[in-house]
Amino acid sequence: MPKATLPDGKDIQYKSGDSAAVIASFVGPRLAESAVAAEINGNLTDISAAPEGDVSLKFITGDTPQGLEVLRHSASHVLAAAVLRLYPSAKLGVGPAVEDGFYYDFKLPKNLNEDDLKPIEEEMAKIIQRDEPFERVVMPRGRAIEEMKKLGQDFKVEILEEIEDDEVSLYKTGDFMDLCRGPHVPRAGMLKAVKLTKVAGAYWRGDAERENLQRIYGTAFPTQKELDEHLKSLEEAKKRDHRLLGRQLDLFSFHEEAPGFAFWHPNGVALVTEIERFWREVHRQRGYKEVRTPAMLNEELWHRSGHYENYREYMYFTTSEGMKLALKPMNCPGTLLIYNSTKHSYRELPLRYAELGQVHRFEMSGVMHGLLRVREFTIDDAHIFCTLEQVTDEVKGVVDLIIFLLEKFGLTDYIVELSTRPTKSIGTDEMWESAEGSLYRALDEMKLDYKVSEGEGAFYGPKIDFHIRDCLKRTQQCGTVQVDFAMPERFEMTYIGPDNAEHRPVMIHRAALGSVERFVGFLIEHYAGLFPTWLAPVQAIVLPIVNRHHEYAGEVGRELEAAGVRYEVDTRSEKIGHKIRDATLRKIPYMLVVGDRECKDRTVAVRECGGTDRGSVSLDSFVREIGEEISSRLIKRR
RNA sequence: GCUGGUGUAGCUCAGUGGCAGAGCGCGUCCUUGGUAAGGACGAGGUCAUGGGUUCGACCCCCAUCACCAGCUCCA
Repeated sequence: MPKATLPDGKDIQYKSGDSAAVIASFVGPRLAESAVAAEINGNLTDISAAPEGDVSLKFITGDTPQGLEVLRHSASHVLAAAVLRLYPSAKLGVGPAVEDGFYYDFKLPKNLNEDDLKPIEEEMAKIIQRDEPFERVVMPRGRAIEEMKKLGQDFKVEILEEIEDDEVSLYKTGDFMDLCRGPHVPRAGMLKAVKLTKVAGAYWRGDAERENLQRIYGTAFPTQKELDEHLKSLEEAKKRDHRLLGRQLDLFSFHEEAPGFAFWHPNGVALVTEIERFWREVHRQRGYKEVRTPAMLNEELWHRSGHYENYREYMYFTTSEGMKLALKPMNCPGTLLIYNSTKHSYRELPLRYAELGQVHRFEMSGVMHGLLRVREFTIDDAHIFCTLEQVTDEVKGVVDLIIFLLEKFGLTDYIVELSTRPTKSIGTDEMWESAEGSLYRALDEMKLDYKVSEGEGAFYGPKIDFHIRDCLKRTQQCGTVQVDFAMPERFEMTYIGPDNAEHRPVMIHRAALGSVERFVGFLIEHYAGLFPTWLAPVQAIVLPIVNRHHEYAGEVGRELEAAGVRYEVDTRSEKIGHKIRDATLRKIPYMLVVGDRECKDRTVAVRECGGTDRGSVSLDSFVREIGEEISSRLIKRR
C-alpha cells in the first residue's frame, strides 16, 4: 500500500485512488472538516485530488495564510456565481484573492452602488447554504475557448488565447463555470464568514485605455468571529488615519483654494523642523553638502533634461515677460547646473549634494490623499556624482543611510523593491544594463530581501525603492535610489581624471525619507499621533491645580525653556481632571501637575501620556531626564 | 482622468418642499476644585458653487468644484 508522509513525519497508509480528503479523514474528523486544500509533494491542489504512490502530504486549513487565500479565492467564485444569477448578461473579468480579502471584476448593464451589494450577498448566502460543490474540469484549451465563446465571456476568451498550455482547468460551482487554476474548497458550505465590502471601478487588465469594469470587493474568514475582529481592526485603523489626527492635533489642513497642497500649522512645523534638523545632522556626518535651487526654471532646461518629453503631464508651466518657465517637479536639473558651474577633479568624487527641495507635480484629481499624495512636497533629495567604479559602494552607502534613518524614526516595517527600465526612457541599452547591475550588486552584497518590478524604473534610470504601509495597509514609496547615466550625458557633465582627460561622471538620485510630507504622514499613523518626545510638537505641559500655583508653574516653564523643551502652561480655570483629559487628547508626552506639595518641595508630579502616573519627581531631575530623552532622540515603547 | 459615494456651525453629525438643529469646541461670567469632561449664559450658517423645476428649494433635477473608497499613476 502506498503511504503519505505528513509534515510531522507520520506515515498514513492509503489505497490507490483515495483522495486527499479521504486520507484526511484517516487522520481525524476535525481535520477532514477544516482542510480546504492539500499539498502533495509540495504542489498545492484540491483536497479532492488523489495522490499517487508514496508522497509527502500536507493539509491546508483555513487558518493558515495559504488556506485563507484558497478560502477567499473560492469566495470570489461564489460572488461571480451570484452576480451571474442576478445579472445574467454579466461579463466576467478576473477574481483573485488579495491581501485582506478578494475581488471580482464584472462588466454589467448597470452601474452598481453600495446598496446593490446586499442582494448579491443574499444570493451568495443561498449558494453557500446549498453547499454547492466546486468541481474541477480539465479540458483542451481549444474546447475551453469554444465554451467561453458560447457563454459570451469575451474576457475569458482573451485570457485563454494567451495561455500557452494545451490543457486548462475550469471550476464549476452550481451552474457557474470559471476558468481557474485553483485550488478551491471542495464545497461552498466551507465558506462560513463572507462579507462584501465595497464596489469600485477598475480597468480591464489595469489598463486605463481599456474597458472600465466594476470591481466588487469582499473578504472571507474561517469563522464569523475572525471576520468581526477584522472589521473591528479596520475601524481601529481609521483612528490612526493621519488626516484625522492631523486635524485633531492641529498639525496641518487642506483647503479647496489649493487642492493637493498642505497648509502647515505651528504644531506641524515644529514636527517638520525637528525631522529636518536631524536629517541635516545625519547628512553632514555622511559627507553630504547641502544646496538649494530655484522652484521655477526656464522651460528650455526641461527639454534638455528629458522631463518635457517624459514627464510633461505632471508639470506646471507659466510664462513671464515672454519667458516660458516650469515649476520644478524634480531637483536634479538645478543641481546639475551647480555641478556644471565649475570644473571638477576626480579627487572631489564622490560629490554628494543634498537638497530639501520643494517640488510641484500636477497629480490627477482622483489620486490625492492627505499628506501621502500631494501636489507640492519637499523631497529630501540628494544627487551623488561619482565614477563608474564608485557606483556600487555609493548605492550601498545610500541604502545603509535609508535604513539607518527609518530605524531612528522607529519605522522598521518596510519593503525593498528594484525597478528596471520602463518603455518611456532615455539612454542606451548599455547604460541601463550597467546601472541595473550595480543596483542588484548593492542589494545582494548587503543581503537584503527585495522584489523586482520589471519596467517600473524612472525614465532616466533604474531604482531601488523603500515602501512603507499606511494605516490601511496600502504601501507607499518613501526612500529611493536611482542610478543615472543619461543625465550626465545630456548635460555634458565632466570631471578631470588622473590622466588629465575629461571623463563622464555617473549620477545617483536619491531620497531617504521620500518626501517630508509623506513621511510625516507615516509617522503620524505609526505612532497614532503619540510621537516620541523629540518629535512631539509640545513635549511637556505644566498643569497647575489652582491659581496660587501659577507662579511656580511659570518657574517650571522657565526651567523647561532653558533646557530647550517645547512646553506649555495650562492656566485655564479648569479642574485638574479636565486639563489632564485635554492634554491626553492632544497626545502631549509629559504632563506635569503642580500643586501645594510640588510648590513646597520644588517637584513636579509626572504623568506620561498613555496613563502612567509616576508621582512626584524633583524638578531638576525631571528637566535633566527629558533633556536627555530629547537629545538622544529616544524612542520609548508606549 | 475613470467608477461609485459624500458635501448642513470651527469639529462630529441629525433634519424637513413652507421661520435652521444637537453634542463638542469657541466667548463672557461664576467656580479654585490633586490625575480623562464643574456650572450658567452667549455668539456662530448664502445648508459646497452655478443654473433649472416650483407660489415657495437646504431638500427634487442638471452642471461644476472639493472630499472619501477603489482603478490608473506616484515621493
